[in-house]
Amino acid sequence: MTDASFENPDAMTTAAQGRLRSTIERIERLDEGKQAIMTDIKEVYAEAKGDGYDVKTIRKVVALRKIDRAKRQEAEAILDLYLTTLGEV
Amino acid sequence: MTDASFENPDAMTTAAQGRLRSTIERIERLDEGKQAIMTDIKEVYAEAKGDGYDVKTIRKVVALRKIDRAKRQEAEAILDLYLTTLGEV
Amino acid sequence: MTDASFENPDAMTTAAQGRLRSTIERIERLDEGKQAIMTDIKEVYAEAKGDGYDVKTIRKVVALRKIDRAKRQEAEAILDLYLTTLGEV
Amino acid sequence: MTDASFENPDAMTTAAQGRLRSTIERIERLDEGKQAIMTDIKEVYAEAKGDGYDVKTIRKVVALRKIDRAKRQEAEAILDLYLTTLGEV
DNA sequence: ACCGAAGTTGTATCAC
DNA sequence: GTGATACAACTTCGGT
Repeated sequence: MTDASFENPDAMTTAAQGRLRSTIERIERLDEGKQAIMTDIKEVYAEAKGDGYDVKTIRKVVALRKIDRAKRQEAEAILDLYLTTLGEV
Repeated sequence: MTDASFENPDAMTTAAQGRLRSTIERIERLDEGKQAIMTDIKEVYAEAKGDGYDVKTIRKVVALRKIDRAKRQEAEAILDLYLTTLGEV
Repeated sequence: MTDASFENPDAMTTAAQGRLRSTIERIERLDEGKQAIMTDIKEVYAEAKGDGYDVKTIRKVVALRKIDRAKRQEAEAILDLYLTTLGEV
Repeated sequence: MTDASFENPDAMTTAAQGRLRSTIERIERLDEGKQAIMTDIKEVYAEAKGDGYDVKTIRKVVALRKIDRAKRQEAEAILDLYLTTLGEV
């Protein structure tokens, strides 16, 4: 049976169990890396605060710049759509 | 003036501006890394789904294991505290 | 007892029960309105599709314009922050 | 050409452009209304919280009642179908 | 320590 | 039915 979702744990082959375990561990390892980065970011903010910068403002600036990037990506996506549509004519 | 948060941006010294800019860029670089990992995690889930595993369940398992880890760390921290208090370390 | 969260339903005063019921009904009425609007939006898209417009593209355009509005709001929020900060000097 | 989706935007007739614009604006107006209602709902929850009710529980209640309504509608629809099929309506 | 806001994650909806 | 998108719920974080 290749469709693991229909297996109950008892019936799961050793191979399927192993794949499941390795999948979960991969996720956990990735998450660990994510947590580490989040800690780093926090530290940068804490440091900035220590230097007298206003954290709230820096967060706003970062958010604004992120919106800019998002907008640029959206704009590109629309352009792609247009080009695709025109290519279909 | 050492407290940068009270400075008018126009009046900010070139040095302070440079530090602010570099702080923001450090945050953005870190965030990029974070986003990349988040993408990776999504891909692992997508792959697991493709293999027929039930994604919702895997998410639950990962969350539960995370709580367990937190509990274990908490317990260890308390143990350390006790040992330290008792001068046993 | 004014703190309703500590009451169990049996112990809840008639008044508290009444307020809870009216709160839930207010939410449900509001939600009804929301569902109606969502239906309307869907219909507009369906109509546009019937007129030969590419729905996906329209969705993208709407999303892009929404980002613009969000950006403007963020920019205003930052400006407010600056003004507040400067006002504190 | 009646199929507006295949037109190059530059080549789109003024009429088609106008219809597109008005469609987008209708969607945006509707969405504004939706956002307003969503804000209202949030406020009701905030108020309930202020009154000491457990928000999470209220959300559950609302969700359950919504499912019930959906079920009732479903049941009614099936009943209608049967009646229609049997020529009883 | 709590509160409000922000960000993240999980679920449901929708178009294809 | 599947993938993308949007919505809702929950967690986190800075401020009070």
